[in-house]
Amino acid sequence: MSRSERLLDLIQCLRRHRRPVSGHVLADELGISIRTLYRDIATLQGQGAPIEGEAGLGYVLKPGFMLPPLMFSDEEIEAVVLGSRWVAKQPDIRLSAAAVNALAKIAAVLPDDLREDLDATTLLVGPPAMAVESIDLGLVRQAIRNERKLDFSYRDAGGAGSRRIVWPFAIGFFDKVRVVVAWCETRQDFRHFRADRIAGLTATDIRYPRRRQALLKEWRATLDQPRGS
Amino acid sequence: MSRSERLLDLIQCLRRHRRPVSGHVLADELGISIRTLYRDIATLQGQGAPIEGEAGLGYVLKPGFMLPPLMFSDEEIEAVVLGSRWVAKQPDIRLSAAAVNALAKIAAVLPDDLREDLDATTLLVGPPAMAVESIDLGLVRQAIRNERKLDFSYRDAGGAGSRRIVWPFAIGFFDKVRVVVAWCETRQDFRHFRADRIAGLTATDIRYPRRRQALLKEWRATLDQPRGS
DNA sequence: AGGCTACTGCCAGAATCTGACAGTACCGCA
DNA sequence: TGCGGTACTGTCAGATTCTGGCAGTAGCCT
Repeated sequence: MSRSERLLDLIQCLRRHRRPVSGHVLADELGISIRTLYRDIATLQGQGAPIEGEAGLGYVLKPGFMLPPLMFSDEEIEAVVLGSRWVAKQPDIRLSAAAVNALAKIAAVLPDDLREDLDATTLLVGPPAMAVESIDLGLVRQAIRNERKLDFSYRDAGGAGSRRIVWPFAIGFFDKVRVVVAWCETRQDFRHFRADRIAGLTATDIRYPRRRQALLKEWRATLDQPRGS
Repeated sequence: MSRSERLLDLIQCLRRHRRPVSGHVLADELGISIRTLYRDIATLQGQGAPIEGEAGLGYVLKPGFMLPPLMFSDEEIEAVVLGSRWVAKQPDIRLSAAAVNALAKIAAVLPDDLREDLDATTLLVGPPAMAVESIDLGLVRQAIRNERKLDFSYRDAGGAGSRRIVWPFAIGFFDKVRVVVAWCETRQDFRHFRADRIAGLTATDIRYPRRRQALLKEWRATLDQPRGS
């Protein structure tokens, strides 16, 4: 196995162990000496991989996605850039910032002539939806990623308010409004919550007892016609 | 210089020369022997780079974007995936397909556990805009990329039709409609053309005499308020 | 036919990588 | 305070890989 292959393997090993893992174990799994492992770790860190080592504990890979070298065609990069620009216009501040950062990272690793092409990709997105949401959708996305319950008060179409505890598993982005899709503990059913009608949002630490993929699949089955992605 | 760095340099060299270039020239630029160059070319091809060599001509890099290894955070990958899904719902068939392909390429190089996360990224996009455009926006995007004139007939807001020859340099994506932004040769001014009012589109081979970046910059300066990305 | 080029196999020297050992520093725990 | 586990660095000889030169085959173009 060549060295570059082994470096990718090392990343996968680190990802498998979510807890800190000692260098000795990693070296064993890869079939290399501890000394070589230290060198490989240093190489990966030099390439920007977020690996952290602490004496007495071991190594952890901070969450993130490592993309190996990748080829995109002209149209594919146009599509990715246009999509990221659309996301950058969304009212969700954190997500918007992430889209800008992703574009910057792509631009940063491109050679100069291609960076110019990317900046000049002349597919533009219209003005933002101008929705006024008092809540931070970033909290909702985090709860979805970690499969945690949410607690908030909701004002329905008729204006009546109610307290809800829900298991969120998706967010729908529509032209004018964003909708949180969740299993509602209060109503014991799938419910859609318009983000602009949610108030007093609290992200709890309580994990809900289902996988979000399973909830998503079940919810899709209840729809008359397919939607979403 | 390490071998992996040199491989990236080789790609950049190939990109600089748009015309076929002989292996001897490339080896000179990189300061390596012709024999090593052949080995490097073989390595890159093995990693999927679209390099074509023809005896008697030289090497050419088929158009495409090469991204070196890249790290994205959770939120950044969510942003890219959401953006690509939005593009995938656009009526522009070729662009939509490119977005799907880009997602597939990203998924293909991800380890299994992360691919699952990506598929399960539960940020959904609403139903497509359902615009009915008789023309192929792919032709317009190609004309923009290559800075070629377009020839079509346009029906304005009042219903009056006219034949136009324009220099297209941008497309605006709005909620309900797409707009081609161009310098209109017929009117000698910047004009916006709603895609659904364009008919009889012909992509010409005639290059227009300005850079599209310059046109874009000039057009932006004529706007009262900033827009686009 | 002749020139140019891509491509392969081979081999010896150069460069790099690897494993082992020794040593330092930090953390948590008793 | 001492002790074990761990991260990290320096050094060095042997293993591995890389590199350049050479010879040879084959395809494209004029």
